[in-house]
Amino acid sequence: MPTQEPKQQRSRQRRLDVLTAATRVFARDGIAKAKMADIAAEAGIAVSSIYNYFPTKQALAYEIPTQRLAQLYAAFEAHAAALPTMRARLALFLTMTADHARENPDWARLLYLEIWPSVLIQEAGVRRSVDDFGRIIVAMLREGSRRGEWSATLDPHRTATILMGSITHMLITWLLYRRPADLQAATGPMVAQLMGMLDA
Amino acid sequence: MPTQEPKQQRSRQRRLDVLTAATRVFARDGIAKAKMADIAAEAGIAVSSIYNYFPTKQALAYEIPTQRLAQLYAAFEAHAAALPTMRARLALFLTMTADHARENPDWARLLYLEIWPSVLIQEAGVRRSVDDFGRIIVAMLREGSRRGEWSATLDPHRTATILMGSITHMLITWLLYRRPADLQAATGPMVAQLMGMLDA
DNA sequence: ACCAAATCCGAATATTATTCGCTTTTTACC
DNA sequence: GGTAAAAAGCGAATAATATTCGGATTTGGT
Repeated sequence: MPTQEPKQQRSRQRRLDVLTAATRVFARDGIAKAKMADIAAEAGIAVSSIYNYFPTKQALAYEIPTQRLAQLYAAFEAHAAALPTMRARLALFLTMTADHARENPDWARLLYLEIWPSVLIQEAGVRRSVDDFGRIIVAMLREGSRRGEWSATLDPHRTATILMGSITHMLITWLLYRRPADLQAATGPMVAQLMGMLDA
Repeated sequence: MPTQEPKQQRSRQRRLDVLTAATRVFARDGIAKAKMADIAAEAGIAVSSIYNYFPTKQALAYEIPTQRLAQLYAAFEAHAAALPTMRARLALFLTMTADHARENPDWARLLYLEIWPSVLIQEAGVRRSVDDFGRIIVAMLREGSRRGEWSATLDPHRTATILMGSITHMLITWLLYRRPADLQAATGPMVAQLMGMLDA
């Protein structure tokens, strides 16, 4: 049960304060080194008060990616409906993913550098929303095959691995080393090259 | 200075014992949750003795990937020399990378799930050997362009991102979920599809 | 204005990485 | 083969920090 119903008005805001503060601190120091004291100071509350909202440091860390990922998926669905081809939708999804990371770098550091590829992702909530990423791509690849936009022999899982791996690897190197320097400019050609692969 | 010269005969073996034990424990519990006490027990020595060989838990964790990665690179160089085309060498490198992970799953969990994509990779030693991975691929892509094995307009960094990202993402899902169930069987088609991309 | 529940906090508690002081083993040299 | 210096070993402190606890304060509904 990731999100209990908030009991009081104040609680809702405090919970968000803690999440915002935690995102900054985790992104800066990494989950392991981050101190609850720093998060509490940044949120302007006592350390022990954090435990009114989150049972452990890890649970706090793991709740951060989920919400914004859901936002990304929802925003994508809204835009995708207008696009006629699966190819265009797929390209949009990859582009929006990169843009979303660029616009929320703290959140992205936490998701792509700490949580996504982690032994501890087994934790139910995060894993589900991360797995959705793969499911969305596989579904689009299948539908594109059905419609004849690309070869029906294309393996959807393997292709999804390539698409997801390429985008996340690009994001990881950008987050760690700022290469490419202009992520927005690099995303277009990257997506184009990946889409080109579908024609083989 | 990652590796001091070993002072005594006994020391050399103990150091390896600790590394072996640590690899198992880190792979099982993750670096953050792993206890030095467990590592010491598994290595059959006292906790405080570990500190004769490694200054901190993190330093211990970071020394594990480096050595085997160097082995992989060396083995690749030895085999690659016999191959005439860059295309064949590139395919070999990707295949050997996957095989290496399959044969050393504990080591691979540590490298691909904990260290590679991590805020903490800034630590000099690991980062260098991980960066070598990219350098090797980029160099092969450039040489292949020069020889006319594929288009000279192919961007080597972008293409390297796709190749590395795809392979590591395949390995990550295999390590976490055992998908694909038969990694060895899946590697061939994956490499083939990636190589096909070079012809576009 | 008042009550019950929710929220808040400072002070314990618990867990672990790391350090310290001392003992035992190894190595180098005669 | 005996011995002293160096290296390696250990158990018991120390220190840092996540988490729990008990009681004070605030909130929302009436």
